[in-house]
Amino acid sequence: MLLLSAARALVDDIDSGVRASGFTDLRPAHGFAFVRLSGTGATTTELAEHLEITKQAASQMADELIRKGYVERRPHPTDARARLLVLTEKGQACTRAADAAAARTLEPLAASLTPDQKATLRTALTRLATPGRIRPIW
Amino acid sequence: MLLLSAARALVDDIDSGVRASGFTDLRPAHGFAFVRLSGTGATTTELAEHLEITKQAASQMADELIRKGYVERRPHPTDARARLLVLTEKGQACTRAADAAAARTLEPLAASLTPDQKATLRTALTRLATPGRIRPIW
DNA sequence: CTATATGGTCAACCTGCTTGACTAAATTGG
DNA sequence: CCAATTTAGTCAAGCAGGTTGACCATATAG
Repeated sequence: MLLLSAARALVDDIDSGVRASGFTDLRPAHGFAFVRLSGTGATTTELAEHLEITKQAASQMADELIRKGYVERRPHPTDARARLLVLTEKGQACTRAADAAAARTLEPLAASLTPDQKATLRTALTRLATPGRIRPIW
Repeated sequence: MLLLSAARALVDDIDSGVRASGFTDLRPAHGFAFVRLSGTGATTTELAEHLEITKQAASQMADELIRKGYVERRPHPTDARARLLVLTEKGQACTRAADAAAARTLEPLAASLTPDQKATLRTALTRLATPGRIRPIW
């Protein structure tokens, strides 16, 4: 219960932080997409796998993010069928805002823990976590 | 990230545990409803508040759970307008299965931690958590 | 004992997702 | 090198789970 509630609180904080930074047309779900797109970008199919939704739904979400200016489609360097989805400057600014909001929420906790306690926390969560599976489904 | 992934993993484990126990017609979302209904039950409006959805949506979900045999509607003892939603025996069996699945996932972790480490974990999560807000929204 | 607030329902609709059928490009294997 | 298959993506239709808005019946307040 505590685990679920803490996760929810973190997502809520990030969401309201992002909104307070002026990105009011995004939902938390978009953040999970940004996680995959940041860096070198991803194809529609890769995004779909990351979000565990169909590629049609991923494509639709990409269209929305493009329309809102967070993402752009580029030709794929090696595959003429595929196109690469990458974050625009606005998209990157948004992820920075999200990171800042997360840090703001976690900082007081981090400051109150000894290095040992942090390690305990990190280890415990790591043992439960399934790498890459961030987005809840239900 | 670790926190979100761990929460997701726990929900996944509970869901598959519940399904493996024969309750194949439920989604994790129903579990969040069961949390509120277990014990003395709740009215539709209370359920709606707990899930942070409209009372129409909560009523629809209650109908579904009644149709599937997990919940029943009883007259409210003090308010003739309201009706009390309570878990049937099947609903209670399902929550027991969910608790067992959660325990199964958490047990190896618990066994590997000293009491001090458990306290650290509990305190850290408690500091982040917003009481009662379990269900993520996005 | 009227006026207002609250619990619940009905109906219409919207959004994000799914399934299914399809095209174009890439890959595989004779 | 070319036919067969796989893979990236799109189009279209439909569905599930939610929303808003209007409404009735009962409860509560002045």
